[in-house]
Amino acid sequence: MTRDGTKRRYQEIAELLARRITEEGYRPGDKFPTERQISLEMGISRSLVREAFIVLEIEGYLDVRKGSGSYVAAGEKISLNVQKQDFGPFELLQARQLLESSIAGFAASTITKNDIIQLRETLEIERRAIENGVEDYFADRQFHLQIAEATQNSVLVDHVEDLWTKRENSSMWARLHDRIFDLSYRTRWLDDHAVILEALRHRNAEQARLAMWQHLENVRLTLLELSDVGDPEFDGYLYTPAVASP
Amino acid sequence: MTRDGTKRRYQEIAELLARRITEEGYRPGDKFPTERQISLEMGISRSLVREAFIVLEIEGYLDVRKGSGSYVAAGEKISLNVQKQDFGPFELLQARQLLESSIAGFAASTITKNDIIQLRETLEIERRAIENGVEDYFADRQFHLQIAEATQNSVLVDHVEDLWTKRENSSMWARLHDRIFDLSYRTRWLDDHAVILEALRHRNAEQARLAMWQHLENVRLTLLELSDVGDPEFDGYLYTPAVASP
DNA sequence: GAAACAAAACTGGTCAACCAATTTTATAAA
DNA sequence: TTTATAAAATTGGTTGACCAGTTTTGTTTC
Repeated sequence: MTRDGTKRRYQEIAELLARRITEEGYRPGDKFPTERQISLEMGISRSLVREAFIVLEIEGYLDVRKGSGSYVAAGEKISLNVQKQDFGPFELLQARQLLESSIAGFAASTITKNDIIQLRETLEIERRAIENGVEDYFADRQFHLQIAEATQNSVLVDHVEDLWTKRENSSMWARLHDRIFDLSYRTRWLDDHAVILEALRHRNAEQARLAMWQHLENVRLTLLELSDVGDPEFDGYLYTPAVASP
Repeated sequence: MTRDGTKRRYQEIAELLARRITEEGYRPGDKFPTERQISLEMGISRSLVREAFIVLEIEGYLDVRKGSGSYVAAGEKISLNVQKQDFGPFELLQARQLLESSIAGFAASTITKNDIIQLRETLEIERRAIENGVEDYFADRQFHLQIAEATQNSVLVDHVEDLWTKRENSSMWARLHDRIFDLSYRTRWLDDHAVILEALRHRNAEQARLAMWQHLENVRLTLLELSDVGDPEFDGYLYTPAVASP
C-alpha cells in the first residue's frame, strides 16, 4: 500500500493470484500458469505479471524456475538476508588474525608519539582492572581500536569497530564470556598487548604484525581450551584454523 | 533464495540496496536515489532495479511514489544508525589495499578447484563487457567477492562486501564514475585480475598478496591521474598514501 | 522398440523505449 | 515583490521485443 491508501498495480494482481492459489485447490508442487498465460488472460503486459510473481515468491506462494515455469510452494516467507548475523567465535578470530595483524603492521608506519602515549594509558587501565579483579572489556576493545586509529584511516577504524560489534553480537561468544573473564588468561593477554605496543613504538612493522598475530593466536588457543570441556554446541566452530603466521 | 541456493538477480540487488539503507545511516523520510540513478551506477537495466525496489517496498524499506521518487520508510528494519558516512576514494583504496591483499594471500591456501572455475567465468564476463564497451560493475565486484568467499570465512566476505558498499556510497567516487568507466584503464585492471587468478591457481600466497596489492595500486594511480586534472574538490583526498607493498 | 542426439518450442530473464504523474522552473500578471 | 499559471524536466509505470536456460519433440541409429 502506498501512503494514500491506493494499491500499486502489481500488488493488486498479486492478491488476485494469491486468492487463486488458496481458493482454487492448488497444492504444493502444482504447476502454476506461466507469466505469458496470465498476461494474456488479464490483458496486461507480462512485466506486470512478473512483478506480481516476485511478490508471490517473496510471500512464499510460488517457486519460480527459469526455463521451466512457476510452481506452487508451501513455504515460509523469504526474507532479505540483512538482519544481524551471528558469527562463530573461531571464524571471527580467524578474520581478526588476518585483518588486525595487517592493520597493526601498517600502523607501525603511521603511528605518532601521541598515539603511543594514549595506548600506554589504555594499557595501564587494563593493568589496574586486572589488579582489582574488575572486568575490562572496554579497555581491551579500546586498545585494538586505538591501533586502527593510528593508521589515520577511518575505513580501517570502521572495520575494526565492526569486528568488535560482531563479537558482541555473537551468541557463542556470549556463552563463553564468563569462562574467559574468570581466568588468568587476561594477564597473558595484557603481556601480549605490551609486546604489540613495544613493536609499534619502535615502528617495526614486521614485529607489530607478528605480535598482533601471536596475541590473537593466544586468544584462539584459550578459546579452544575452554570450548573443549565438553560443550557440544561448539561443534562446527572448532575446525576453523588459524591463518598462517605472517 | 531459490531451491538450488542461487539468489535471483533482483534479490541480490535488493540486499545490496537494503544494506545501503540500514548501514549507511539513511533515516526515515530521506530521499533514496532514483531507479535510473542506480541502474546507471550499477550498469544494469532499470527494470532490474525496479524489481529490487518492489522487494524493498514489500519489506518495508522504501516508500515509492510515482513522479516523485522513492523515500526511506519508517519501518522496524530501518536502523537508528546515525549519520551517513562518506569515505574518500583514496582512503577506501588504502584500506582495500591492506585488507584485500591479506585476504587474497589467505585465500591462496583455502581456494578450491571450483572457486577457480567460477573466478574464471567472472573474468570472462568482464572481458566480454569490455569488448562490447559495456559497463559491468557487478562482475568487478563479484571477482573480488569470490576471492573472499574462497576463504570460507563469512566474516571476511562480510568485510569485503562492506568495502564495496562504502564505495557505492562514496560521493567522490560517484563523481569520478564516468571518467573511470570511459577509459581504457579497465583493460589493465582486467589483466590485473588475470594475474591474481593465476597466483591463486598456483596457491602462491605471497604472489596473490602482491598481485592484489599491485592491482589496487594501479586503480589508485588511475584515480590520482583522473583527479589531478584540476578538480579542486579532491583536495584532502589526494594525500592518502598507498600502504607499503607486502 | 530403445537410446542418443539434435532441433524446436517452450519457460523465465533482461532490456530499451515510451507513457503518465509529479515536481521544478520559467513566465506573466497582480 | 508576490502570486498564478503554464511549460519543461524528472519521476515512477507500462509495454513489447529479444536473450538465455529447460523441456519437449522429432529423428537417427542400433
